[in-house]
This record gives sequence, C-alpha cells and structure tokens, in this order.
Amino acid sequence: MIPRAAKTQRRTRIQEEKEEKILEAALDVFSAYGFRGATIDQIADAAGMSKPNLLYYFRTKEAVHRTLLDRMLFTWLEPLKAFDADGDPESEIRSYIRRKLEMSRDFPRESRLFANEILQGAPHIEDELTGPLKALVDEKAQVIRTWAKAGKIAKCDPYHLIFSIWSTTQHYADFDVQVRAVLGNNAGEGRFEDAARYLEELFLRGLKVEKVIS
Amino acid sequence: MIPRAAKTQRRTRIQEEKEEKILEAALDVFSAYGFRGATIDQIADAAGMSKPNLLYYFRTKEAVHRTLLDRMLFTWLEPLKAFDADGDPESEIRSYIRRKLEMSRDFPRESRLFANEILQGAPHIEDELTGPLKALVDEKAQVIRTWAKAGKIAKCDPYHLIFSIWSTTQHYADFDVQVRAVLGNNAGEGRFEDAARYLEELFLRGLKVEKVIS
DNA sequence: CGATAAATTGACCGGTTGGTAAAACCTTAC
DNA sequence: GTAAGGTTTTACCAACCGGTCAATTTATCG
Repeated sequence: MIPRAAKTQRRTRIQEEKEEKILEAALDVFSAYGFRGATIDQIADAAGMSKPNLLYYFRTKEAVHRTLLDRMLFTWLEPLKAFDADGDPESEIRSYIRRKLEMSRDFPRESRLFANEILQGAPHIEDELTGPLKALVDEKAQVIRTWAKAGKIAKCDPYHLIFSIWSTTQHYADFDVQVRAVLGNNAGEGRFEDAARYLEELFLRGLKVEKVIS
Repeated sequence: MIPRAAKTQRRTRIQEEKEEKILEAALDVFSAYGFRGATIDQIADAAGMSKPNLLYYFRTKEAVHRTLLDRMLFTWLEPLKAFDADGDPESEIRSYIRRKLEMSRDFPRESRLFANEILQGAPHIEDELTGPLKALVDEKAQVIRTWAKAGKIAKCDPYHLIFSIWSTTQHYADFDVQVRAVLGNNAGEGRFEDAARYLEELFLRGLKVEKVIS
C-alpha cells in the first residue's frame, strides 16, 4: 500500500511511466476542452487506463491540471528570460520572436492549455501572473526602455510590444483551426517560415530608428 | 400551446424579452467557460429563470450557443468588410486596427466566445471558417497585394498581416486577465489609447515603403 | 519460491448534467 | 367574463460527473 504518500519519497518505474502517460493524455484533453469541459474518464480513456487507476496516481482532477500548468509555466517563460540586456537589440528581438514561434509550432497543446486558462479568468494561476510573470515582464520592459533611450530602437511602449509579440506568435497555436481554414490545409511546411519572415520584418521595421532623410 | 412552432411565425412581447435575456446571460457563461464547461442551470440562474423555462425558449443548450455564434459572426466580420480597396491604404489599415481594438474593448465577451470556439477546434463553425470567412479574407488579401504592387505599402504576406492585426487587437479582450495582471489593475482609462497608439505605430511603420536615403 | 507492497479493477456513491411531462398559472382577444 | 393559447413551475428521468472502497491482481525482492 502506501500509494500516494510514498511518491514524495521514492518513485517506482511504473509510477514514472504512468504519470507521464496520464499527463500526456491530460494535455490533449485539457487543451481541447478547458478545465471544466474535460472529464477524468476522457483522460483515463486517452491514457489507456481506468478512472480509479488514474486517481491512484493523481488524487484529483485538479491535481492533474495543476501539474500540467506548473510544468508549462516554467518552460513558457524561458524565452523571455533569455532576453539579454547586453545583447544586440535587433537580434535579441528577432530571436525572441523566433523562439516564441517555434514554441507555437512544437508545443501547440501547451499554448492552448495556457490560453484556455487565461480565457476563463485564470482561476488557477492568478498568483503566478501578478507575481513572477509581472516581475519578469517589468524587468524586461526596463531593458527595452533602456534600448529606446539609448537610441538603439524606436521609442515604444515596451509592455505593448511584449503583448504584441506574445499574441502574434501564439496565434498560430491557439487559432490554428482558423489559420488552416483561411490558408487552406495545404502550405503545411512553408507556413512556419512564412510567418517567421513576416513577423520579423513587421517588428524590426516597426522598431527601427527612423532615418533622417538628408 | 404551440410553443416553439409559433416562434417562426409570430413573436410575443414576452418571447422577445425573455429570449434576449437568455442570450445575454448565455453570453456571460459561454464566454467564460466554453461550450462544454457551461451549464444550462448556470445560464438560467443568470437569466433569472428556471431551467425548464429556459428550455421552453431554446430547445437545447446547443441552440442557445448556435444563436449566439450566428449573431457574433455577423458583426465580427463587419470591420473587415469595411476595408475599402479604393481608400487610402494607410488610413484604411489604421481605421481597421482601431475598429478591431474598439470591438475588443466594447464586446470582450463576444471575442472570448469566438476564441473559446476556435480554441476547442471550432466544432460548431468550421463551415463558416472555410466558407464565408476564407472568401472574405481572400478578397481583402488581394486588395492588400494590389496596394503593395502599386508601391503604396511595403511588400508583405497579406494573410499574415491580417492574422497579426486580428491577434494583437483581440489579445486585449481574450487575454484581459493577463494584461491586467502585468500592467497592474490601475491604468484603466489610458490602456486603450496606449494600445491603439502603439499598434498603429507598429503596423504603419512596419508597412511604410522604405525611403531611399540619398 | 514466498511474502510484502504496489498496481489495477469493478462496484458503488451522492451530486449534477441536459432534457421531458404534465399540470398550474398567467395574458390576451373576443 | 371567459375561453383559448401562451407561460411558468414542480416533479422527474437517465446518463454522467468526480471520487471512494474493498477486493483482486501483479510486480518486486530476499
């Protein structure tokens, strides 16, 4: 016995495997239906196990969701953390856009999980938003402001700049169905590069210091 | 009797009022929890009536949802329809951005209803996306392409341009909680104007034909 | 092997879900 | 007023929800 108490001490091979399988399935379901719209049965089915079996590894539906959110939030902020104050502004912004776009391509379910959570009022992660996230954004906004003051980029509201990078890049994951519908289901491979090229140009032109025509 | 059959022929004063009240309440609930996460009881409560009473006016939960989506889709496409091929490119784009941003400010629930639907795979409106929406976007993309060829704006992928305007403007409705958390709950009034000024500058600078420095 | 703990299952629980039936209640038009 | 039709409510249903429990099966290890 000692099923869930032992988890904090030692983990079995089976525990490791099954928990991973559950989280994988839960990511599918939660990202597609939101927290309230998802059911444990659905997740258990997708994970190939019975509902009581799933609840043997995670006490509640909320525990599964929490674990997914915690994991996601960490990796989600990585690109912004990498934003380097000492780097070249243009290439920093360019690589930030690219990294965020790659995340939309490679982890669309995580993006939708996050979008669902925010859309529904962020009931589970409000503290993370007003705490760590705000602190990080405040810090990077200061960096951008410094660049602008030094004349390295055009003056602009750094917060709205960050918002616009977030929204444009995440759009390709969160609104994937719409993007597909509008572009037609073809253009599968080129789509990512097209978007990357367009966004880089938009932001870098938009931020370039205006040349004085002499 | 003849409760729901008569609705297509003649509508009572009470019918008109109650249906409106239901849709108003349903917009609150569906936009906050998505289709599956919302319950009829919740909507009925918010509308100040009993569940069977609600189901007297709308046969099913899906019927309420459908009605909301149909209404929303119509008004949602209005700004893009107003995009005028014969107008001045710069002011057309500027006013499109502003109109979309105003919709995020004035109809955030409608925006979230739409976002929820798309996020969950657009099960109820796939046909509208691949049909009318795609046709409209195709048409306007052609307009943008013509402007670019005439040298009135910089060359860019018109589809991704439209996507980026959609995503940046709708972000302020759909991710409102996050925006509030990052900016702090103050700055209530100025927020809209700040966003509008930033976005107009971003897009208009990003689309300006590059001046040759002589 | 055998024993001990871990993993899995089926049966079940109280509450909620979307939806129905019929009776009671109101409005309206004559 | 009154009768016919529109509206609302009470009681109810089967299916499903998140979660528990005891019993069974399986893996681990000396």
